Amino acid sequence: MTSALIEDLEWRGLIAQTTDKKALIAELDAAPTSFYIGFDPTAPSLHVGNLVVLLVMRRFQLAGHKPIPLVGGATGLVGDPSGRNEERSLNESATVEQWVLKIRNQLSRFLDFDSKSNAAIMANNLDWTAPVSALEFLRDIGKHFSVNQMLAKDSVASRLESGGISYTEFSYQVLQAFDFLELYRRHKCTLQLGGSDQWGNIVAGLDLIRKVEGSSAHCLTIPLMAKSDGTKFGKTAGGSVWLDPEMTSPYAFYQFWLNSDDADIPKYLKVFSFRPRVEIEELIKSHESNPGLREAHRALARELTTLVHGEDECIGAEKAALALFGQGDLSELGEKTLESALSQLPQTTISRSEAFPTWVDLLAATGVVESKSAARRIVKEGGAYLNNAKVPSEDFAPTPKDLLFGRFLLLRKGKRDLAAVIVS
RNA sequence: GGCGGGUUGCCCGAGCGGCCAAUGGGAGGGGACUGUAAAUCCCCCGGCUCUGCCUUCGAAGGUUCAAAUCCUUCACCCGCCA
Repeated sequence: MTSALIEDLEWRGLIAQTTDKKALIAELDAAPTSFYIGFDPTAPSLHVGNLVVLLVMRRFQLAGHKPIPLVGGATGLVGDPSGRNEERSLNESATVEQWVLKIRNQLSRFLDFDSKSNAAIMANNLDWTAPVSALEFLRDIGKHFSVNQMLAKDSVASRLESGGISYTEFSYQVLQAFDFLELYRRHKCTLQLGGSDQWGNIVAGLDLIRKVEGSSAHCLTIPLMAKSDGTKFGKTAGGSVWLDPEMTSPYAFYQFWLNSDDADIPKYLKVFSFRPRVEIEELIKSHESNPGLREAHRALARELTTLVHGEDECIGAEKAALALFGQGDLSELGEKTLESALSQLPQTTISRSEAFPTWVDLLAATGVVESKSAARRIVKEGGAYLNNAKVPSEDFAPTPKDLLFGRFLLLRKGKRDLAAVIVS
């Protein structure tokens, strides 16, 4: 017997490693399985990197299993050494607490919490970690851990090589193991998923469950997303691509996917899209025969923007892209169309009654560049545009004649960075 | 606790009294080519009220006409010894 789910995940390239695969498949096929993934609050929002794992969680739920998203209110206070060659700096506990709320909120939209058969359960490891005293923890949990094994974990071993590791972060794996044990006890959670860098931490939990409860549980890790050119996935010039619309606008989110490297498109479709296999293969085929059309890019951007920000926001982002990057003259766009397109962009407001600032000052005000020097550089290099016309000099300032519909200006930096000026 | 080595711009890493806002590489940005792609080539890459001024070379003091470069103290890291 094989699990269709596992087969699908394998085809999508979403399985890095599992513990006893046969047993795992048997369990998944036999009955709905409770499984968990931990998300540590290291920022006020999840980002597209987290999306990989989160969507696998969703796939498991769609296949009938019971997800337990865990927000690491406790582990977030300690810091996971995995994949880092330096000690993390600790965040204020009040800050972490706020982040927990935000992330919990974000997670909700990707999972079904109302299903009758396999509703998701939100967990926070602070709930069971906070009440335990240090002594209890050392006696009841710590006793089951061999320092020798702990030292051998990649996350620790590599840190011993590089910058060293604090006792705090060294303990991280014990906390995570404790989480798994606790979820096993509370919810019969027998499977933990995570990024492939989590293997060591997850296995620590498996060992603990075996020692304390005498039962076996499973682990499945997901490959860390890598781009074909070797750079980090999920970063743009402006930093991480966040799921929070306040931090990364739906338009920018849409653009992120639309601007994916051609070479990454097949992989992205498999990893992120919920389309059935045949459709994805279809898209990949058409992408490969005519990449310039960017049909697959658009499909991917649309699907994910809709999933993360909702249909309305997606349509807005899509329309804005179409309007602003279309061939036509800006003034040929209707006023309403232009207005809603501009509303998607970073913007700044100026007053009609005063002399207009220079293009450089305007761009800086929108936050598209970090400084006026940067804006000046853009002009000098010939990458500055006002309403799609090249800006001639650093001291150039728009005049009322440049206004579109009497109240808008469109700034562009380079090929694809747009910003809006609204005159009031 | 002792001795030695280190701490440089987003990252790595040269510089070791003036010619240093600081070599080089990477990341990033602009242009050309294309497709709001990649590769390639060219250019840029601390800030500002920009022929000049201000801030930066772990922190604080000091020597000097002049310090990232010398001295003192402090902090952190890395080795070796105890």
